[in-house]
Amino acid sequence: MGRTKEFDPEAALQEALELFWERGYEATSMSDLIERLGIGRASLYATFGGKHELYVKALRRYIETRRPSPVEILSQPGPALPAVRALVESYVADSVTDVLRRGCMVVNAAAEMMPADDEIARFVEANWAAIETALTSALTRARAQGELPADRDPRAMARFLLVFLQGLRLVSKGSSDPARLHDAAAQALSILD
Amino acid sequence: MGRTKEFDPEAALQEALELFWERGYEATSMSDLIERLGIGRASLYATFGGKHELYVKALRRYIETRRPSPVEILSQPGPALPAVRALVESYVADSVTDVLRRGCMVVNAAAEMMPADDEIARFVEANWAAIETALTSALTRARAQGELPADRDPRAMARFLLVFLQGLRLVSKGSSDPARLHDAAAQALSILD
DNA sequence: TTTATATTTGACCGTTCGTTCTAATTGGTT
DNA sequence: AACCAATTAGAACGAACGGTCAAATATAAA
Repeated sequence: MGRTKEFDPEAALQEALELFWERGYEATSMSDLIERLGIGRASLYATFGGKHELYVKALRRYIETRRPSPVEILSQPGPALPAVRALVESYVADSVTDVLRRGCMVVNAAAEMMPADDEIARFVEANWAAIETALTSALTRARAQGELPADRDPRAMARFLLVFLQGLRLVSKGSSDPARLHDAAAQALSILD
Repeated sequence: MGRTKEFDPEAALQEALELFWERGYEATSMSDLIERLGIGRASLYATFGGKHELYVKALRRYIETRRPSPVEILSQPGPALPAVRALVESYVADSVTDVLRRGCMVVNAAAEMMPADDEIARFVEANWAAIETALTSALTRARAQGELPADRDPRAMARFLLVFLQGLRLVSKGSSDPARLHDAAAQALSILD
């Protein structure tokens, strides 16, 4: 009962996500958002709550709409190492095709808002933990399948790869030669040999 | 001729650096800075210029006062690989002792302000390029001295280490177990074997 | 001691911030 | 057709923003 919304909240949230992604949290004003989403001020507040709430929803959408997700890539059946390689290569591909150089929204959120913002901090850490866990189980599986020598430490390798991948997305905000990222990734993957 | 300053500009700039480091650019207001530095508004503007100019000066100070600098660590005479290891370990040490979890100010600046802010972007890229170059020459020296097999690619390895080190400083903003960083670093260093 | 110049203080500038409110509008339900 | 409730547009809110200014103050040079 009552008047129906004139806009699609999902599409509006996507627009908010793009703007936050590009500019970060503090540098994006509610007026910027209203202009970009093309809706009224009151509609924005009624639908998404305040600025911080909107940012959290945007960040959640960023992670949830990523397809395939890192976890999906890593849980492909069959040999595990190719999946790990595919994950690293997908990060490189994301980085070199990112012509606006927005980087990774999670990385941006982490650098800007951690540790002061508890909610964002929990969110980022949960995301990183999920990736580390998925990497650990993929590498454990690889070792069990004989793709990796028995003396390797899957958890340590997963931690290494997590750190490296976040570094990739950060450094890719610079205007550097794509070869820099390719070289770096090739070296990182050499620990799988 | 004229009245003398009542405060030490270097000490004041250090205070500004600490606040920007902790909170980032946008989230730090001039009023915050005035309160922290304990000087008057007009004194701040007269001495350092506007907010952006002050931030650039603070970031420059951050890099220049770091002792020993990455380049210094890497240009130690004698065997080169231990210097590379020492560099990585110094990043780990900085990360695990960073109880306020401010991370690296260059990383924070990169994530928050690149690529929109040209001046900061140039600054960050110059810093990263300097580290990559120093790593490349250290690894080249290592190869020439027989510390590294002849078929290794020093530049690619340097690029890898640069990315990894920036990732370390980013991930260290999370509240994760120090073991995560130690594990990651140990794996990264294993490419030197 | 006078003079010229830099610094300090604190009020003040216009703008923008995130948020709220009022009133008009709309559409599903009764 | 009447009503109710959600949505809308846009004015308005107080606070905070980055930055400037005039007057008072202090110092080194003349």
